[in-house]
Amino acid sequence: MRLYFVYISPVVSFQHPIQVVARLTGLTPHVIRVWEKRYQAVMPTRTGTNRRLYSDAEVDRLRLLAQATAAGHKIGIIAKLETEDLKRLVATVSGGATAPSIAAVLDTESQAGLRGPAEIALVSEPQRSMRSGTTRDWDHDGDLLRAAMEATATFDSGALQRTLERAAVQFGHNGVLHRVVCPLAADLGERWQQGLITAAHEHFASAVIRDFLTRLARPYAVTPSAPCAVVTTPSGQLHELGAVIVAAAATHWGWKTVYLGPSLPAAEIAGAATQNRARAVLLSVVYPADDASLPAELAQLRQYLPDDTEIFIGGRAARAYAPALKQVRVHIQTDLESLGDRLEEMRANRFGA
Amino acid sequence: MRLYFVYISPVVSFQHPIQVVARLTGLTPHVIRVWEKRYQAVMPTRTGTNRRLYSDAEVDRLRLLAQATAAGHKIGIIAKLETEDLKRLVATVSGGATAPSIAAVLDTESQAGLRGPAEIALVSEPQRSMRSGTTRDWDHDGDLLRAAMEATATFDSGALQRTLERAAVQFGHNGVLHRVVCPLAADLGERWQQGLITAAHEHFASAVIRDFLTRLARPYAVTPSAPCAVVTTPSGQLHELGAVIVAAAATHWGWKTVYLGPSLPAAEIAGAATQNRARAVLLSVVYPADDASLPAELAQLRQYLPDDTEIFIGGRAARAYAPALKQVRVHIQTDLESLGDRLEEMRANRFGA
DNA sequence: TGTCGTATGTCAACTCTTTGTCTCAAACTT
DNA sequence: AAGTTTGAGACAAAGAGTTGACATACGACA
Repeated sequence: MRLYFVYISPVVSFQHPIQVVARLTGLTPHVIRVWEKRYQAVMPTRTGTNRRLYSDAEVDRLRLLAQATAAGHKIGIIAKLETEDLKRLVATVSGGATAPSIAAVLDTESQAGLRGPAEIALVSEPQRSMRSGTTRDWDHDGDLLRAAMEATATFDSGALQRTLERAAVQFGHNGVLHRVVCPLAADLGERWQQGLITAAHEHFASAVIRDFLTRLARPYAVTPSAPCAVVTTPSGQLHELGAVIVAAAATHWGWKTVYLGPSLPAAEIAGAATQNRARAVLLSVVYPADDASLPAELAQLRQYLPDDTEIFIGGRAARAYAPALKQVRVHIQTDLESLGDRLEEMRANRFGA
Repeated sequence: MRLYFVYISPVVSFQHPIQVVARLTGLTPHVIRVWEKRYQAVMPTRTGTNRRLYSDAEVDRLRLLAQATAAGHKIGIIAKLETEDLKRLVATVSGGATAPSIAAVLDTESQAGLRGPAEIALVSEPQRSMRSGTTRDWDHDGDLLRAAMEATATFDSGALQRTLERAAVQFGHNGVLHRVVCPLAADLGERWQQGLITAAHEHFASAVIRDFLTRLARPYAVTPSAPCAVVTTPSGQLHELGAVIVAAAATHWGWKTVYLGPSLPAAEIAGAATQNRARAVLLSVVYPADDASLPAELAQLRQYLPDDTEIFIGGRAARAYAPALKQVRVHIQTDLESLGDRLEEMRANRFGA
């Protein structure tokens, strides 16, 4: 009998030199080497001339270690852990490492103090200050934001992308959403309204961020049983950045998301939702905040959709429509975290309205 | 006495001299030669007088190598890799910078994984070069288009992405634009107008294709001296797919492109173009075809821009505005290839108007 | 509170590889 | 005639390796 080994290893795995690993993990080559020397955190193979070569698994492991140390864990302790344990550790911690920061909101002004920074932390927070040097150049979120703004001002898409990617390795998928993308989006909107940047800048940044987010959310494998969410903006709402953020977040939360781009009429949204048997429709409204036809549009959407499909609406302008939406069952969620909580509830129980 | 074999040898696709390849890849002729000499990265054919001639495939390969080295990989190692492997390598290191598990990236079933994960490093490559040109499952563009349409109809973004990726592997970057993306976009527009698909489908597909294209075009090394093009759609033109295609193509042609998303007023476009010292502004107009304010908008744009900045306009509705644009120096280019030719002229001579 | 040991990131020095660049002369192209 | 292309060899800058020292933050203990 014959065994076909060929097809058993499905994907060619690459070996990465230390430079690549550094970029992929956000660690410096120095640190990677010293972790190996002191703690045997990884044991890369070597080329004939003694250069290190890391497998994908080792890159993953280093990334996990980087995230765990960023959350305050001691490298000397966790370096001994199995990779699986590391994953669990990061999974439990990541809530603490990322969530406690800024209650990231789509609308700027009201983002003040929904919760104190340390409240949710599972790990003691103070280390954050010392962690500064751990991951390269960027000490605070502020630096990253400034760099992103700078790149936007000069239309430097490459720089903006690199900044976002750096933020992603530093803060993780969830963290980058809350701590960088959301504030950045809010900041953009604000500066635009203040006339500090032009619409071109805002469009430009939107396109780059959108691209970054879709790429960020992509690699997640969706479980077949994952609930489905349709993400879009209602007719007349041309700004899609908020919707893209929500789509990325929803994907991160384990939903199968169908992203439809901006400005769709109710009937269209309903059609797509029905066809996908979506459990939730997520809408972002940013501007304008006084579209008289929007409430009717939403009422119509509510009517078209099956009863067990929930509608969530968020974004800077969402609250403006709150009074008009009292009647129809449309949930307003202006901050990302509480939207996450609601969605989490939904997949747990059937979200008893 | 010398015979010029150039045009005698059976030319499958166009062959490029080294200078052109340099521009297309961002590498210097020196580097291209030395990569060939030291690592046999590519083996260009020669003219009767020993000049190198590169095929499109080799240009693609060099571009991939350039991207991978830019990401930190060692040319000495990756030069041995199969082109297909290079593609995936580039996808993992530049696209999935934060992918939790790199192994999950592309599970193309057509990959005969001849080597286990550990083997690859030092062992000389098993020869699989013969697989290069063969087409597997998809014999005709039509099949791919059908698959793409199918995926669109069912809102299956994963399937649509995979279809596009496959097309990219099969036809190369340039080919996928001409043979798949453009027809697909046209088809979408047509079916939408005929009511065969809804706007939601069209939006959905646009978002996925857009994402695919930005990813496709993104990591190209741009020569510092590359001319700059600003890509967008004029006010009121909400469909950005055409613009995205043009942006991807322009990047492919070696331009530094600044993509601004859809629907920008003339002043904004002019501002961005000026700030970037753009040599060209590329606009896509699809719908509506009877916007009375558009000609004035374009005239204004022409007025704002420096004289040596050319404006090109394309897209399904472009011709509808042709009469109105007689006066202003705005060039109408409805097909991608001739736009490419024009841009090529521009960078060659200063495009004597 | 102050001091010391420990943990951990950073730096310097030196060597060896790798890789991009340069030069030059001859051949080719326009 | 002026500019490119080619091939070979030389060169230099950058990168990666190792080792050992150093600095800083934290915790423990007086």
